[in-house]
Amino acid sequence: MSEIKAPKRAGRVTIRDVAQDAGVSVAAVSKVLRNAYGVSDSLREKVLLSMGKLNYRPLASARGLRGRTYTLGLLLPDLRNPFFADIFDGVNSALARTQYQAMQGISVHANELVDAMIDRQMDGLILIGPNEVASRLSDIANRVPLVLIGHHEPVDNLFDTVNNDDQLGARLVVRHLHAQGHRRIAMMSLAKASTVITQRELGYRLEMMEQGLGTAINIIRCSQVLRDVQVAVRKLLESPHRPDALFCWTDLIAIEAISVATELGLSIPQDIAVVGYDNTMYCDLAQNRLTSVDQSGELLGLQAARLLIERIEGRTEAEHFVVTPRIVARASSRRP
Amino acid sequence: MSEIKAPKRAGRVTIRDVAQDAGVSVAAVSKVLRNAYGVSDSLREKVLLSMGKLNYRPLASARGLRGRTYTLGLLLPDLRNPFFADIFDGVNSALARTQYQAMQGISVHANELVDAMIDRQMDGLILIGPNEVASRLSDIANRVPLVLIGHHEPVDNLFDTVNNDDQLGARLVVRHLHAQGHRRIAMMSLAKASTVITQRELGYRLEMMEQGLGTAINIIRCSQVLRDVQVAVRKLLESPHRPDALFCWTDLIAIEAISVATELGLSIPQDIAVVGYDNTMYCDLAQNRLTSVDQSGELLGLQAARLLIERIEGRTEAEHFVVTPRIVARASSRRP
DNA sequence: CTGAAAGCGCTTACAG
DNA sequence: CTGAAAGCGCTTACAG
Repeated sequence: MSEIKAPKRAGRVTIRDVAQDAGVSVAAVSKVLRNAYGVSDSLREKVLLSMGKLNYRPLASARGLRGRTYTLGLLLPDLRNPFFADIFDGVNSALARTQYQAMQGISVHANELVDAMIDRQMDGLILIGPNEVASRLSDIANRVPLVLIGHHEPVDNLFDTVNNDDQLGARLVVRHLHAQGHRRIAMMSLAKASTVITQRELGYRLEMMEQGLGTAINIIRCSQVLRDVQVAVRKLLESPHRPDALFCWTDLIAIEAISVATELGLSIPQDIAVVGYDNTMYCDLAQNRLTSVDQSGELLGLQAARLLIERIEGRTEAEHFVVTPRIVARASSRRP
Repeated sequence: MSEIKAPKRAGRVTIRDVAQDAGVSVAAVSKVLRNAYGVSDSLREKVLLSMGKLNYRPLASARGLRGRTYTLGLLLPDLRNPFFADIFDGVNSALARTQYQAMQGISVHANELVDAMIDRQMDGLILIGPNEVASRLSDIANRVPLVLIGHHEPVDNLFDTVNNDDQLGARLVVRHLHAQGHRRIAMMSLAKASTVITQRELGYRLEMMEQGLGTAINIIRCSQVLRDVQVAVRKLLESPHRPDALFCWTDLIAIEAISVATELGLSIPQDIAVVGYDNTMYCDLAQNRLTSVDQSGELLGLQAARLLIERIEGRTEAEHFVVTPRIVARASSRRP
């Protein structure tokens, strides 16, 4: 009676079935599948016909055992940051008409996840903001083709990188705030160091100096945990010499800063201007109207996927793609 | 010179290496790996020792060719809805000390993604809000163990479901708004029908009737596209007989509704109360203070993963897990 | 309890 | 251009 749980892959059409139906060898079918050289048009046509007729789909794990799985792994540091959805979209566009499929790994521990993805024969990996695995990057790159989004330290030709110019992005923020009349510009940064954070802090510092605001430099480093952010922002906004503008390293933090400021009865931007980074969908909402730096997440994802496929298909010299960021001004920072 | 791109899996430790090191057969190692019966303690110990020494990791695709890949597939309808991050967390907790790993598929087309996951030998699938594949659910379940989150129509024993009681959730919202003195309660629903939406609309209708508000029933159906939502909400709020409360089927829509209302110069909740669903992290922010229905996304994810593993390991009768939702009241709906 | 052999569905040299 | 055979790293009956 329990015919429900079919035996594994019961009736799955294999390359053998296709070969038989088309009256050719298994090897011929494999060649057509891979668009390999040395197949006549007539053979190819026969095979494609049979594939369509039988609704054949290659089994990725079987392919992977000798060749590729046509699967790319994507690793995010944080699922709750809406910026990463933009990157996904870009990866998807790049893969749309290819045989490749991206899979996002889900885990608390990035290191374990990288291993799990290698165990699962991913043809290549895209790591986004690879803080936790930073010390292992060379090891990983030696095991699997690798592209990093949000990492500014290339190592020989081991991997490609895709970035926006984080130093410039931070400079743009300071310039913008300065132009709006703000002087005591503080920065909410991330406690966990990374090359991206380093660049943003550097851009902030350098531009503050160049604008003659060197003495106002004030960087608060904080985790991403909601409560930590609230405590840190509250402490800053209640301090005797409160800043008149706050540059947050990512929109999510900026939105929380708006929340804390609102609770303290401060008005934005009169009492405190707020600027974020990433220009996510939440910036446009009327309750935020958040000025932010657009780093084109979709473009970053698109390029990363393209570079990764190139690497999988044989490129060995590294490429480093950089997007120029631009500031998108909204009410949260405009002079009243 | 190009020693960089190592030959595929160069030097990967295989089950054969472990067998040789331990002085046992390949089959014995396999048995230890799978915790299969019929292995003496001493043999197991030897094998485990060698595995550790050689840092052996089984290759999922090779395992999958005969048995399981120990990989579960997760499909989301929408990456931008923060509710799904809660579900992820739950899935992860459930998998923490198992051999299983979850992978989230990324694609615009759910149907293609399901096939891609089956091609990649996922041991089972968790589909969340499976609107686009609703008509294929039986087909899919016949090919792979299946658990659905957010689907209210079981089919025989084909798959398990994990839900909150959506009808009750909607009733709680109406009751709450009624208790706060609101009468003209409208509902922002989703244009694309689903069993979840049907239940929420039903709960809204039934409770409106029971509260004597039958004549005020007003359901606006709308896509999830930002612009469509804005247009629909604006039209509603500018209509002559404006509602005094708005029940939105998910927080994301509610937050956009707050944005539109704010732009129109309306104050919340004096002019219009707003209530969402899912109780996501954005509800707590001071600029939203959004009342919402908590359906315990993390618990849903946890249960779904557990049920899926049970099914993979042989259970054939369906199980249907239901969480009781609760309302979390905040300023967006409280009587001033 | 333990192991030799076949086989999962592909790809990869290698002959013809 | 085409195909027979070996093999990827495991698991699965099947003997012993």
